[in-house]
Parts: sequence; structure tokens; C-alpha cells
Amino acid sequence: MGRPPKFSQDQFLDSTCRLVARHGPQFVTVAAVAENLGAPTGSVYHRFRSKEELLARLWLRTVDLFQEGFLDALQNSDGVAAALHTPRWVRAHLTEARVLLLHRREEFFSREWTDEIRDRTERLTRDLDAGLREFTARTVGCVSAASLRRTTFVLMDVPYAAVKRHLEHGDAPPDLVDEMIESTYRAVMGRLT
Amino acid sequence: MGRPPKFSQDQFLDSTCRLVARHGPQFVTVAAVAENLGAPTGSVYHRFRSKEELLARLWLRTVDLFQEGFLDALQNSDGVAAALHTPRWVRAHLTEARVLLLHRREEFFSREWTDEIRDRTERLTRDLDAGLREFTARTVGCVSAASLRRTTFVLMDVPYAAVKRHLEHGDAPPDLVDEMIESTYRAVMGRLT
DNA sequence: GATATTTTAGAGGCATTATTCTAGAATAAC
DNA sequence: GTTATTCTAGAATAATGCCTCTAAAATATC
Repeated sequence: MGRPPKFSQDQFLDSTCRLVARHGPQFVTVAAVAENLGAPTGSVYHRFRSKEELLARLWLRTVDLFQEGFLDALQNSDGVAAALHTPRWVRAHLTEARVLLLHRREEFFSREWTDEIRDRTERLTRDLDAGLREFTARTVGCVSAASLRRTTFVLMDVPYAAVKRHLEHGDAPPDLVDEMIESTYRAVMGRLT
Repeated sequence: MGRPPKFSQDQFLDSTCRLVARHGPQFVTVAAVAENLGAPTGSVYHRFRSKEELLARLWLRTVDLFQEGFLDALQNSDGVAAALHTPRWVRAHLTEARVLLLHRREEFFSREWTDEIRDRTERLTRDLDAGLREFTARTVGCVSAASLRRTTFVLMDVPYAAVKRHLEHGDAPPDLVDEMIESTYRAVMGRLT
């Protein structure tokens, strides 16, 4: 009952996503988010308590989207496929990729000021950590600090580095990127794979 | 002649550097920069036309500091040494490294609004580009788009990625980082070195 | 159709923070 | 010592942008 909503929570998140991808979080204003959607500024506050909550939810939604596929690849494929998940995901989600990979979490929200936001954040880092540990144990054998650092490097840091330069230009990463990621993977992980 | 300055331009830049390293550019206020130095806020405007100029000059000064050593290594050492310049520089300049490597240029200034700022920015990118091209020509032989991308990857992207995770925690990068950078270098550059 | 509820719509208040302004202090040149 | 100059000192001003508030609109329930 009541007047049916014209603008959903997701629509505001989509609008924010576009603006963040284009200009970065610091240049996003509540007025711009609303205008980009043709909504009045006040309507934003019917869906989100504050600008910070809006940005936090955009961040969490985007990490969710990325991480789900990554963890799946980590469990059900070999290491190379998991390492290549990043460039593939980026090609399929250019806008979201710019949001996720060109900015740090602190640009979106500084403290967790709700139980829900805090829980979701913690769950994401815990799941990622667990996935990496499980993969390391299965692939390398031991989960020393060094071996964990090594798998994190080849599965996350290097793919991120390879893709970043292209995202900054607004381009999709070329095939060469996949090739370099794979070479790096084999070099650092050695004969273990 | 005139009253001798109590606070120099560099002192304001140092103060800004500390604050940016700790909290990021978006949380730096002119009042905080001045207070951090024990200066009145108005004095900032005796040295800089605006907050944006202050941040722009900090960025340029920091890039200068990094790039000088990097280009030197690129010309006078082998590729591995050039790739290892990043972790070494980071260890020697932890605060400046957090400024340079945890933030993008756009967080400091968006447009070049002075001839001087524009010229310095352009010179920096031109010098870097020239250095990378020269190195690629000398080491690989040809300077195709692919070979240039490859050298950029192993000399800049990978070292940056390897170091970033540690900088976020405020730690100096461990030796393992150098080892991974070197492995990656040899793997991607192949037998050419 | 009356009422309760939820939303649109957008103007206005309010807080933060960049910038300017005035007064006075410190120094060099004469 | 006087003057011109440059700076400190910090209060006053102005702009930006988050958030709130009131009015009206749209719908479900009775």
C-alpha cells in the first residue's frame, strides 16, 4: 500500500555506479546521483540514510559481484583460470570494474556504522581469506605466510596490476594481459601446478 | 627585505604529505595542514593559491622524487634492478610511498590550471615514456605496442602491485616481494635478458 | 469515497571548509 | 628611526553540498 515507488534502491546504486566509474567517488554528489536518474534529491534519503550508506552499499554490491565468480573459479578450476578471472570479469563488467579496481574502499566509506554493513564487510574479507587459504593448502601443500603471500600475489595482485592501466584509459584489457598473467603465474608458482 | 618567513613552502608540503599518508587527500583540510605545522590557516595562502595547488605540488614533488631514481636505474642498470627500484624506494620513503602509491593523481588535482603545473605534469609523463621506450628498444630490440606493454608491466605494474598490499597496512614490503618481482621479470621477459 | 500510507518533488536549513580580509609584527634598505 | 615590504595571526566571509522539511501525489484498504 501507499504510493508505488518510482525509483528503486538499485536504480540509485546504478546511477551512483555510473558516476563513480566516470568521475570517482569524491566527485559524486547526492544531487548529481538524483539528477542522473531524473529523481529529486530528497528521494535518495527514502532509500539510504546518508550519502555514505549509498556509497557503502554500492561498494559492497560490486565486491559481491566480483568475488562470487572469483571464489567459484578458485574452488572449481585450476589456479590459472582463477588468475584469469579478473581480466574476464573486467571485460564483462567495464563500469563495475572501474568502480572496484580504480578506487580503494576508504574512498567509499571509512567506518562501519551499522551492524549490517560491518557484517557484510567482514564476511567478504573472511570468505576471500578462506578461499585463498583453501587454495594454497590444496595447491602448494603448506599454508605458510610466504606461500599464502605468493598465491595472493599471482591470483590477485598481478591480475589487478595487469588490468588497471587499461581501465584507467577506459579500455577493455587486451589478450596480451591474459598471457602475461599466465606467464607470471607459472613462474612464481613454479612446478607446483 | 620584509618579515622573514616562518613557514616555507616545503614545510607546508611536508605537513600535507604526512596527513595524506595517514588519511588520504580527501580528508585533508587546509586548517589541518596549518595546524599540523603550528601555522595559521591564512599562511597557507601566502605560499599556494589554493588547496588544489598545494595538493598538486605535493603530488608533483613526490613523483619527481620517485621517478628520478627509477629513470636512473632504467638507464644505468639491468631490467631487474630497475624493477626492484620500487620496493627499495618504498622502504626508504614510506610516507612518500603511501602518498604516491595508494592514491591516484585525480585525487590530488583534476585539471591543469597553470602553465607551470601543466608543463611539469607533461614533462614527467614524457620522460617516463621516453625512458621506457629507450629501455625496450635496447633490451628487447623492437618497440612494438606489445613489447612496450610487456616492459611496462614488469617494470612498473607488477612492482606496484607487489608493494601496495604492504603499504596499505603501513608496513615496509618484505624481501619476498623482491623475489616475486624478479621471478615475474624473468618469466615475462623470457630469455631476452 | 474516505483514510492511511508511502512516495515524489524540490526548496531551505545547516554544517563544514575553502578563501579572504584586517591588524599587527618582523625585517631590510635608506 | 623611518619606510616599504613581507609575513604571521586568526576572525570573517562565502561556497559547497549534505540533509531535512513541507506539500502534494499516488495507491491500498476499508
